[in-house]
Amino acid sequence: MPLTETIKRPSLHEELVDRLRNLVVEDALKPGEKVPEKALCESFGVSRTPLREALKVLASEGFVVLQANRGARVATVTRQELENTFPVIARLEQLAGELACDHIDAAGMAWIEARHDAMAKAFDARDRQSYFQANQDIHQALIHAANNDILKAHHKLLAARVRRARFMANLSDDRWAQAIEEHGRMMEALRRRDGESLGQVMKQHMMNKFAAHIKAIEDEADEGPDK
Amino acid sequence: MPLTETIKRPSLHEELVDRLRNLVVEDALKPGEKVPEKALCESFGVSRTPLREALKVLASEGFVVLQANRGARVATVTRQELENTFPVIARLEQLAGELACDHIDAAGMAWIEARHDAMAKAFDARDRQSYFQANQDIHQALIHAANNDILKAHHKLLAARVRRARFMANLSDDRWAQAIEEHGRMMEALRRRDGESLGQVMKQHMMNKFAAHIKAIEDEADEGPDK
DNA sequence: TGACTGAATTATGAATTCATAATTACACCC
DNA sequence: GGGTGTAATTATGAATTCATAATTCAGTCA
Repeated sequence: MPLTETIKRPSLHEELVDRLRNLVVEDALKPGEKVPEKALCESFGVSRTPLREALKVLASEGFVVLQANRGARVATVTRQELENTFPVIARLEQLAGELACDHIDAAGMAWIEARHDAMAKAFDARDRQSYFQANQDIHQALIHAANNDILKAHHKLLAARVRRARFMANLSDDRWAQAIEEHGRMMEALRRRDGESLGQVMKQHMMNKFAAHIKAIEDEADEGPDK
Repeated sequence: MPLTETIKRPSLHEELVDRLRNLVVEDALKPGEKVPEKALCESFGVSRTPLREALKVLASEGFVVLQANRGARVATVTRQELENTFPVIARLEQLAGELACDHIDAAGMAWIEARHDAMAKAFDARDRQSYFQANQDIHQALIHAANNDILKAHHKLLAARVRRARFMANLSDDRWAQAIEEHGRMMEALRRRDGESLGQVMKQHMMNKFAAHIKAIEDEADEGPDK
């Protein structure tokens, strides 16, 4: 084992990949829009080379699509894509649940318990913002506890694809209560270190979330597009 | 639906990503080696810009690692990484098996049956080359039949990480026979369109393959490194 | 008036150039 | 002779430049 950690200096393009991905995930760059190369260069204060390198990476991650000689556009997440993505995420979460039970340590357990409490409080207060944060923390902590970097990396990419800011709004009270209940079952299984159960619940939890998203999208479509 | 397909002209860097990834997967560029930027530029007849763009993409895919101001090195696949990767692949294959049973069509079924026969013949003749080709065709066909592009893309990346040419040699007769037997069970399940079973078998098949790889690596290590 | 043609403008992909960090080579000191 | 410090060389990251493809817009003709 090495005596010293190798120093990490985030290179320019790496930083840009993260920043740009955030712009997409946070919905600052809307799906279908063309990525304004020039404007972003100025706004970030870099030249086109590193920015374009970053775009190539984002394209391979699926956040933008490159059109030959016509630049990059923010990828649109189609219904088909959602339907393809969720089952994959669900399986990864299932695996994460199983592994987490094998590998989680006391500190990780304490953190999850704390965030679980915070989530419950946020639910009681109907505080969506806090709820989503705590919820995300828990899922991330479980993924982290699985102690599998490959799993983590792929999960992160897929989760980012699906997590668009606007989904935050689409949470019915029914689904919210159901989600809380599922999280309760997750905690039970985790406390028992019952990986099999935790995996099952997490998988199902994700698929239910999926169904809720689809329903929200369809309701929205029924109301008619607003512009 | 569009009358004409959009013309696909693989942009320079896209082509390079594929070519370079192949060099890594085919073991032409050995793990740990630094990627010779200049030499590759000359060999491909391109300038550094597109090549470096390609390296950034390969880095995000995990095939090379970038070191700030010290260029790129071919990623070494550590034992830890193998141990992390296989369970993830196994889950993806499990999902693929389930979905394939739902979605496979007659043509896909026929192709797999044909390749399965070819694989059996290759086994009888102890023709490793043909066996591996048929085996890979079957797995790819099942992934394809699952009809899920997200699943397919992530599986492709992970499979490439693990598939290093030299693994071809490390197939004991015992494991080979076991693999054939597992493939037989896969075909049975597929013919019955029993997704649950096919998924289970495929998952187990992958984990057994994993165990065989690990064993081969350990045997190799016991014999001592040869240089 | 509307559609088509073609020149002008713009944006993109790739090559080249430039500044700087890292590596190597070498002299000097202990 | 081994080790340290410094200069020369090399390689890398990023900016700039250049050629070309795409788009826009004006002018022409039906």
